[in-house]
Amino acid sequence: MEHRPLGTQDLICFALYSANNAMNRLYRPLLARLGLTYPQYLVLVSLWDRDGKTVGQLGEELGLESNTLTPLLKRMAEAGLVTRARSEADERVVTIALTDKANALKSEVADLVGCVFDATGLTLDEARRLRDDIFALRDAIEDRDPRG
Amino acid sequence: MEHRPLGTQDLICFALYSANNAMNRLYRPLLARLGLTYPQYLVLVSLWDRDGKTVGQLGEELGLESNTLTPLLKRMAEAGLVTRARSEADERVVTIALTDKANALKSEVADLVGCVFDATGLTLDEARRLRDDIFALRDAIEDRDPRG
DNA sequence: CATAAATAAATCGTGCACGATTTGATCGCA
DNA sequence: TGCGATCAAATCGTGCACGATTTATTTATG
Repeated sequence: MEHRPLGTQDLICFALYSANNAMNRLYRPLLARLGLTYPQYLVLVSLWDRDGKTVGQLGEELGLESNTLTPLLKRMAEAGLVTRARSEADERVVTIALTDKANALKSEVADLVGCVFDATGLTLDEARRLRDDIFALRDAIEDRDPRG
Repeated sequence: MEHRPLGTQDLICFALYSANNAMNRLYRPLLARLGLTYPQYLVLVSLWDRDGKTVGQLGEELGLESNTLTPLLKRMAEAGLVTRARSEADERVVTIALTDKANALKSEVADLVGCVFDATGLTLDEARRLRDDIFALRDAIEDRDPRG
């Protein structure tokens, strides 16, 4: 078993890292024109699917915790994109809802998704397969603690 | 052509984003025991392959610029992992070299790579293919400016 | 009912990434 | 030789991610 010294180009983690950075560089200027950052865009996509999620539910879906989401959502609220309200039933819970301003962005953002898909140069089937392989990788390494 | 409202789970960019976050969560505690962050680990891997790269060369390989690398390398220098020296031939250029302390980490880090590979649950061939598909995606979207 | 445990969100500090700009050295060209 | 263009790195401000902790509310248990 050969053990050639590994370089960055050999690592699947570096592939993810650099592809994710490249994706951000692609999205950033397009989203900036709409006054959005990439994680804020993900929050909108999530809430367009179903509005009125709690901070915890958003975190569950996006893989983030309140230490990231709370300040992010505060910025979005300040920008007039969402409202933040304590639940009446359970005062610990904060519910996030879209504003009209956020809903008005929906079509522009839909354009953007197609635009990014075109940039990948993949067929629809190829993109689906790669997406699902990457999700499977994520699920495999999640909640692992190898020799923690 | 159906246009079902898209959710986060449909987006290849979200697959990358969440898989990259998961990978970081896997690496973070393991690297923290060595006093490293993930980008710092990438710098070490790059320099173990060939020592004495300039800031620009590191940036070329890792897809980062001096605004990210300079403070990162300063922290690594403060931690005694690298040295930073202005080139004599060209005073604009800063050369980064590994210290003995950094070289001493090599074997521990090699263990870590195998450990992370195990966590993926992939065969070697599967991992190689996925890695190269992700690199290909990165290369496709890099330096694109769709309707910039 | 009291109070300890559990839970949801918020707070705090650190280290990236990156756009924009600045600093300082080198190059090109009249 | 002079001097503007170019180039490498550094600086600055913003917004994530995240570990660790705190605050406030609800639930569970004696």
